[in-house]
Amino acid sequence: MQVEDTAAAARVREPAMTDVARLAGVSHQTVSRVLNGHPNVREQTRLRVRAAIAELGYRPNRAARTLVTGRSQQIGVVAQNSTLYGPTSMLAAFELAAAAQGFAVSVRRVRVLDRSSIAAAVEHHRDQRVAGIVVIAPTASADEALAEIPADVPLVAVDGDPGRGGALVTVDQEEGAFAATRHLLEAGHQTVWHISGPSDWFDAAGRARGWRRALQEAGAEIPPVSSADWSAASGYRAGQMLARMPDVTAVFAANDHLALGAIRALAERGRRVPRDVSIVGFDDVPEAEFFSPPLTTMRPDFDGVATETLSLLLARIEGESGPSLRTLNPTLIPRESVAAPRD
Amino acid sequence: MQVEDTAAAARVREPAMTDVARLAGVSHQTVSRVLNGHPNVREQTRLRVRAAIAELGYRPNRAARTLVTGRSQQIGVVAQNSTLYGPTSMLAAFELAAAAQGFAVSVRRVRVLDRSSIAAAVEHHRDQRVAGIVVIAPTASADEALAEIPADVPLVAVDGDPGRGGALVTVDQEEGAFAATRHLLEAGHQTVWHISGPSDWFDAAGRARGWRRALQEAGAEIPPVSSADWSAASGYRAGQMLARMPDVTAVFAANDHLALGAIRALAERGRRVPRDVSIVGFDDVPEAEFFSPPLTTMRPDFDGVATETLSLLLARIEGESGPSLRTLNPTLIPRESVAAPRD
DNA sequence: TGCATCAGAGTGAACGCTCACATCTGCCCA
DNA sequence: TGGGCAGATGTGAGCGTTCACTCTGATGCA
Repeated sequence: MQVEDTAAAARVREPAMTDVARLAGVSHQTVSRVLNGHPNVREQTRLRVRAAIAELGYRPNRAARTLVTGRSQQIGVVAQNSTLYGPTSMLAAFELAAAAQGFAVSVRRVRVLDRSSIAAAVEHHRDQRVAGIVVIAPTASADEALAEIPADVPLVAVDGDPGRGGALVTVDQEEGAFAATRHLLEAGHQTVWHISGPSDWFDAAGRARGWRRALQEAGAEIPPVSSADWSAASGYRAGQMLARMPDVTAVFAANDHLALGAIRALAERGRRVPRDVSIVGFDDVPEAEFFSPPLTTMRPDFDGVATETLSLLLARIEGESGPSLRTLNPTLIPRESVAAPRD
Repeated sequence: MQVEDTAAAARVREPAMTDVARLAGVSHQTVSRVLNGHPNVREQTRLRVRAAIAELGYRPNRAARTLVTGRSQQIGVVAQNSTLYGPTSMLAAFELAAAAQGFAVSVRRVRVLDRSSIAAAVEHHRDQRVAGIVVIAPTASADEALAEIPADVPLVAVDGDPGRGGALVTVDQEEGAFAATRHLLEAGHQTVWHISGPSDWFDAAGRARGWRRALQEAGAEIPPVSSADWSAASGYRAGQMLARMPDVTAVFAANDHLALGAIRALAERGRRVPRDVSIVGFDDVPEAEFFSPPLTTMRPDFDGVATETLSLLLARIEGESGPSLRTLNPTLIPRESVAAPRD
């Protein structure tokens, strides 16, 4: 009891740098030097300080550090409140990469990617004096918000408008879609239908562009696009339309979940994949391999996006500026959902 | 050019509270009072201060606030580096709920949920002087790490060991599994097989327990458990085994992706769902409705978990302590993957 | 021998806020 | 008329760092 009281009394204030200094018989500045790996400290002194730190269980106060330096070791991320596979994977990879570089990641989710929500989230991060900001900004409205942010804030956009200035990292949607469509054409299909993602997403727009270009280059007919959101449910609805048209033999879906919904709708009308209709998705969700049939799809390199984003952000924190675009090519993962057309 | 130079020079130092005070003709303390909604400020003064804040584009420095109060308005989250649907959904919901209460969320991902990784992540958050910590701790090893954290740190575990003391919010895995298994028994099946999640996860253990209890209460035979991780791939492997056993007519999979893999394996051996084998999953991933066939599953209330977690954490930040357990029941979502057995 | 140089260490002032307390009004009621 | 009281505001210290200096003694070299 007695002991506990003493301990409690001693813990009223957490040990600070001066406490460590006193115990080690040095000045607070020397403790600071040890902590920050400054070279001009004698080995013996360094050890004494470390021992004092350990003995007191001292932990540096980051708030004080942030106050005086004006920069925290935090990166702010703005993302949409969704469980979509792409953004989620990217976010997880980014958090891991940032932690490895000693940065904490503070995430701010927004319900909708409109101008004011994004702006508010960015403002919040700036209030926190984050070292840099990453915005996962796949829509035009999000991009608008970015345009208004002062250029002196280190900021990297992910999945934004490749045409915009500033720093951007993105999967090469167009190339991926081009490859997917080519893959279907090369299997012998006359043309390829497309189930698109929401039209205000750059990802969706890029994929539609790549699809169209592949058809044009092959001189194939360009069928009308089925527009959808990213969900399996909307893929299902698109699939119901496609299933009614006997001349549809190949479909490129803008993501795997759309493809799943479409496969389901086709199956319900007795059109089997790949015997009657071939289909290619995008994302390579871990389950795609176990769809019925296993889905041919494009695999983006989310780890690569995360790594590039971080390195670009760190460069901007160091003061680099100007436009800077990095794109990563997805890989085709061939499975069983593509076959030659019957005729 | 001249103008820009002046602007740049003025922006060398961001405006602080004293600048606002000077412009408004009040003391810095009055500005502080306005900012914190203190009642004893004349309306006229309040307006003058607000005007000055707007004019200068002043933003409060959170680091300074944290330094003096010793607490930041941040909540630290420790989570595993995965894109598993459950934890991801929960995390997204939590971030939104926390933002609504004015808390920022800092996420620290760990590669593996072992004792030292969790401990390091928690330490990191404590360095940042977070107001509270949430650990998504679905395994026994994570739980061990929690036991070592000083009790004065406001901390809530999610998906941890319901038997442990401390604050915990979790889906009632056992009840959910019980309901899923009952559902299959009531359809007329003699017994129900189980594809389990990884055995060191509490979620998996709880689901296995509920399954077993349902069989026991019904006096049904208890078949051996197929153990798996959470992936569709391992569900597929388990399904390959089950497909070889003609007396298997009903399966409860510990999550939807396991179910997907199992369905695939069964289909490859010509056993159709639900005609030959009925199957129930867990999680209700958005795609489950579009599996072939649409999957009957248990839907946990992730929003509810997030809300409960936040409210429990806020209470602990306010000083409450002692054990506190909140469980939420999942809901059965009947679809087409369950039918009566043929015989 | 004298002086520049440098490693190693210390000193004190910021950083921008909140807290505890002090001060100044004006008003009510004895 | 004056004492008390509450509302409105101001004052100064302190939170725990880092930064820009200063100081000290040893070393090198002309």
